Amino acid sequence: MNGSINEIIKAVVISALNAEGVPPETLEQGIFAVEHPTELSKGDYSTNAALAFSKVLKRNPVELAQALVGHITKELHPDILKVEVAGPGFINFYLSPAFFNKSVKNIIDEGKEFGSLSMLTDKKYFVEYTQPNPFKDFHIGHMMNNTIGEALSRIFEKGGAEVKRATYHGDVGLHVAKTIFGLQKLGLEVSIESMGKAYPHGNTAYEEDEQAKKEIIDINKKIYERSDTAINELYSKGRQVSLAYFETMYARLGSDFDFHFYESEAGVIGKEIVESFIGPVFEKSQGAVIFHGEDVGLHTRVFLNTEGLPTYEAKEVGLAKIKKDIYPYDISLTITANEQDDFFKVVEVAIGKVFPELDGKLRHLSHGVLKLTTGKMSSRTGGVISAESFIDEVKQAVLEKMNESERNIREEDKPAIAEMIGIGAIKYWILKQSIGKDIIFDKEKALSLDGDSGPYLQYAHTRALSVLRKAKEEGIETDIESDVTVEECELSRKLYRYPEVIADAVHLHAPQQLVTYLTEIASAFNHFYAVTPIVIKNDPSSGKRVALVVAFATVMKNGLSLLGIGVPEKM
RNA sequence: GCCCCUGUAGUUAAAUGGAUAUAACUGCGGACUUCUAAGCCGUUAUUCUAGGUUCGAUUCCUAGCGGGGGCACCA
Repeated sequence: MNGSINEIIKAVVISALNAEGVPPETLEQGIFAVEHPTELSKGDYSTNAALAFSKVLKRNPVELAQALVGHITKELHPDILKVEVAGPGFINFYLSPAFFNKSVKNIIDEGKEFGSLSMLTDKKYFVEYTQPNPFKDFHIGHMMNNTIGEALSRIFEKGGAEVKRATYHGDVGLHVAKTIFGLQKLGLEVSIESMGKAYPHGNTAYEEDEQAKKEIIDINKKIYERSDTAINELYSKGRQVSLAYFETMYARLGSDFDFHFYESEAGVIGKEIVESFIGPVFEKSQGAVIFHGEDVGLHTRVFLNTEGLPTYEAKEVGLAKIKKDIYPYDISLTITANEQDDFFKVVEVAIGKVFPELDGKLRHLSHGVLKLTTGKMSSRTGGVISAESFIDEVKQAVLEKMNESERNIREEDKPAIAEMIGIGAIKYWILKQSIGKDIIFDKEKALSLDGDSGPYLQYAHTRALSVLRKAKEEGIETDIESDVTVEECELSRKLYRYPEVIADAVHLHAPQQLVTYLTEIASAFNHFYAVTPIVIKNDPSSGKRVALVVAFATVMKNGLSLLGIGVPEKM
C-alpha cells in the first residue's frame, strides 16, 4: 500500500494544525501522537493533537479539536469514513469499508512478505545468544535465552536487517576443570548424564575442600596448557559429546547459527590483547591484571588471574576481536541473563578503550532469570531442569490431550505435531512477557495449553485452514477483487496493523508486543468463527469472508514464525 | 556499605505520558450442536506508600517500604 494509513492520518492532522495556525517549527517537535485507541468503539486511529496544542494556542482543547475536525472533513480522504471529537479533546478516526477491502487484498497479495519492513535495511546485526557451556547442562535457562535470541533475530530480519547468529561456548574455564575432576573422582565414563553429575560434585569439592580446590585449579591449568594426556582425553571426549548434544537441541528449538565461537579461542586472543594493553587500559594488581572500573564510575574486574589465565572478562575482549574481524557489524547484541548486567558494563567500557572503532556498537541485552518456585536454579549445586526433559514432558502432556478425543489425525503424524505444539507452548510462555523480567517457573502454568497460550494461536490457525478446506470443497473462490464489503469486525480492523506491531517490536526489542497482538487477532478470529457462518454456498459475500480468513491465516503464520513457533495443519 | 533491576486483580502477565488500566488462569453461570469445544458468551476483582511534574501518571522525578541481582581472580 502506498503511503501507509497512519502516515496519511498524520499528514491530514498536520495540515489541519497548520490551518489553525500552529507554527511548523512547533509541529516538528513531534509532541502529538497518532495511535490506536484502546477500544475499537473509539475508532481505528486517534490523535491527541488538540490536547497537545491547546496550551500553545491558548485554546480550549475540545473547541480546537472541533476546528481541526472541520478542516479534516472538508475534503475527507476516501480511506477515512468519519472523524469525531471525543472525551477531553481526542480526535477519533474511523476507517472506511474501502480501506478494509484494500487491506485484506494487500495482505493476501504480499503473503509471506506481509510485515517486511525497511527500517533496518543495510544494517548489519550480530546477535549472540544461547551460550550453553560444554561439560554442563543445557537447561531451561538456556532454552529461555535461545527462545528470546531467536525471536529477536527474526524480528530484526523482518525489520530489514542482515542478521548473523552466533552462539558462544565456554569450552575452557574452571567449570570444565570441576567436571573433569568430578568424572575422575567418581570414576565415570564421559556422557551427558555423567557430566551432569560430575559438575556439581566438582563444584561442591571446590568450595568445601581446600585440597580438592588445589587439584581443580591444577586441572584447569593443564587444560589450558594441554599438558596432561589423561586430562586431554577426557577433555576432548567431553567437549565433543557436549557440542554434538547442543546441536540436537538447536535443531529442536529451531536455531541455525552462522557462527560458533569458543572460549578456548577467545581466551588466547583475549590474553594477548589484554597483555599488550597493560598500561593504557589495564593494570597489574596483586599479581592479576585488572581493569580499574572506578575511574568511570563502575567497579574493578579481573581480566587475567594470578595464574596468568584469561578470565571470562579477557575472553570477552578476545571475542570482540573475533566478531569484528569475521563480520563488519553495525550492532553487536549479546543476550544474557540480567545477573551479568554489571559485568557487561565494565567489559564494554574496556573493549571500547581497546577498540575505539567498536565504541557504541556493542549492546548487552539482558533478560530475567528463570527461577524455580523453590528459588534460583543453579547448575553449580545440581538443582537444574534440563531443557530436553522439560520439552519432553510438555510434549507428553500434549499427546495425552490429543488422545482425549477424536481429532482425525493420523497416528504417525501425532509425535511431530505434539512436538510443534509443545515447543509452541513453551516459547509463547517465555515470550509473552517483557524480556527484562524474571520468570517464575511454575510447571503447571508453563504446561498450559488453554487460554492465552501457544496452542491457542496454533489452534485458531488450524481452524482457519479447516475453513479454507471447506471453502475449496464447496467451490468458493477467495474474493479479493469485488466491491463486496469485507465483514467489518474486530478481525478486519486489526489485521492491517501487523506491520506497525513489527515496527514496535523491532524498535523496543519487544517480542511480547507481537505475542499480545497475535493473541488479540486469534481471539478476534475465534469470535468471528463462532458467530459468523463463513462458507455458504451461493452466497455472493462468502468469497469475501473467505478472503478475510486467508488474510488472518497469513498474518498468524507470519507472526508465529517470527516467534519461532510452527503451525500444524491439524491439531 | 555502594551500584543496578523490580513492585499491576487470588495467580501469571500486558499497556511509545492518554479516554472506563487489558488479557488469561482459577471460581460461578450460559449458549450452539453448523466450517475442529485446545473454542465461544456472561460475571467478580488490580496499579506498594507519600509527595512532585503534567490538561492528563501504571508509565517521568524525589523519598520510603518490599523483592531480586551484582560488587577481585566462576561463567
